[in-house]
Amino acid sequence: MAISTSPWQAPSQNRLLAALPAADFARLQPHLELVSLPLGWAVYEAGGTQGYVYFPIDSIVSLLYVMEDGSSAEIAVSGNEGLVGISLFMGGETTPSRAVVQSAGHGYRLSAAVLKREFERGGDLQHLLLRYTQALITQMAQTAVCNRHHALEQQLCRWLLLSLDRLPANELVMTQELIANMLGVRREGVTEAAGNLQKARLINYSRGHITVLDRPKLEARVCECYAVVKREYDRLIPTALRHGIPNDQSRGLNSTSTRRSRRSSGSPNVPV
Amino acid sequence: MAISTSPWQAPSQNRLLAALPAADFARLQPHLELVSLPLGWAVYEAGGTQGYVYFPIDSIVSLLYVMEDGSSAEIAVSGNEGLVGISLFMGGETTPSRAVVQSAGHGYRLSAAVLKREFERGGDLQHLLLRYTQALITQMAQTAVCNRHHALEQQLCRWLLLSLDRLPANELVMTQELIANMLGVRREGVTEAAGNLQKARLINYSRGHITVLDRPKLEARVCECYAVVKREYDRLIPTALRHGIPNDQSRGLNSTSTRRSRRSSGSPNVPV
DNA sequence: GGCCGGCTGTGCGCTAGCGCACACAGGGCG
DNA sequence: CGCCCTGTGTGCGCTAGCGCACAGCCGGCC
Repeated sequence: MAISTSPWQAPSQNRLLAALPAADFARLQPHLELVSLPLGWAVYEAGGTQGYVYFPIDSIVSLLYVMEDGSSAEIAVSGNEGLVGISLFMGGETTPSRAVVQSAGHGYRLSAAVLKREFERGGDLQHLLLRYTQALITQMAQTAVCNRHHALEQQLCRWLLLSLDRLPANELVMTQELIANMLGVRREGVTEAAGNLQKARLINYSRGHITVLDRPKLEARVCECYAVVKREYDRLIPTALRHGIPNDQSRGLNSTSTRRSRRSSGSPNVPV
Repeated sequence: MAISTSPWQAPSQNRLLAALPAADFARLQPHLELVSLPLGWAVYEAGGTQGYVYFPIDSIVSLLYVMEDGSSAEIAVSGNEGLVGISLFMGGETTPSRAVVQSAGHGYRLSAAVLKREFERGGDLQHLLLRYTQALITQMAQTAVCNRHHALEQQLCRWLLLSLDRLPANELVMTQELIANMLGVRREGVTEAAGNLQKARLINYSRGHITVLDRPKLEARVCECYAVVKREYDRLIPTALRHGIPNDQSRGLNSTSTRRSRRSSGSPNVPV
């Protein structure tokens, strides 16, 4: 299970895994499987049962609800700061929402059985997962608030920043159509808002590739929701590594700008 | 209706407490204090630390986020099906949102220390609280979706139904102004939507008292969000009583409909 | 190189909900 | 009994975002 060769595929590149004490991590490690998460793949379907949880590394997974009439809205987003599949340890086994890969990449998967077993031990792993869940709750709550009160452009900024925070690069591969689905708005609305941001030289995009040019200005234009969420994640999830796995290949996770991730196209959900 | 003299001040009138196995409940019982929850009282402030969790009996508590500009939006609502203060066992200790009593009544409070101690034992109590939390998450997610896509009138229906589900009566004491705050909309908008519902003889209200006349029709008019949330609560939280504690202390403070929750004097947050 | 299909830009008219202003009404209290 | 304060009804112009229709336009593929 090649934890080596390519840098951003060490489990420590996931903040949750990285934050585990060495002993807990050691118990998990044999069960972690590196898988590729292709764009658009449904990690979970609404109401479906789930055999694995996923710890994204360089990918983003959106939790979204699809309504009866087909329209949709993103509820929250997960990336290398967390995991996908909280209902497995929360006890509900399933949820009414889907989880879809929004930005292709890789992640580690762990079987539900192992996760539950480890969760039931209590202790650090359990606490960590619950704290992550609380951060996720804050994100959902803020999404609700933002949906209610903020203008589309601000929401787009929030969405861009939340996504970028979860990626090693400052580029996003994502059509306006898809963004519109996530935000639950019209595609044309996204075109317009993104057009404004581009005119102001905050971003640059073309045919499905969005690059952030001026992050500080983007942060200046976003609504308060982004800061509230970010603060809560930073408060609740350790950023420093705790377990002793050599933090190999030093690539500062937060080496903000320049990095450019190229994602291979592996088959979904299959160990690489 | 009167479930006899005064049942709903027995701890078993809270679905979570009622669902606990006898042994778990027995450990909790000595620490449960009946308190009165007056209208408008802030159970928790955003960012504040919390000494207790609350298990509502015949009251409703709203979780809401207040924005920098003073406008607000409800994130979720808790009543006799749950508890207020999940961040205490989730590990974050606090949240960016407030909890405000939306409908006066009573509840049981439990010190944070005892709750955490019991939670750390794992087992049924932990599982129950986590399942409740997942149901709450669903509610938040659906609130986000509903805020995005549904018309005010439908949201009002959802809000009414969710509130009623948590009260023993079919009457709500609540001004349109307050409802508007919860939904994060204009007061006039609520006036109009409520006016329509009244014309259609689904509800009746006057000066802060809303009575539901035709619940089935209300359910026919609500958006899908209500059903999604309700189904999830029913799935995740037992409705049947499990522990055998008799309904102690008959203090008939309250009888179904007519009662006008005289939230007296009794200072908030003080054992009755 | 030329076609074709997926992405992006733009321009309508339309509607829900906003912000504001003000009129009314009921009921508690002096 | 009448005042006043809180809650409710209504009317207006305004704007953001919707739904639809269609015009470019880039890039891959034959």
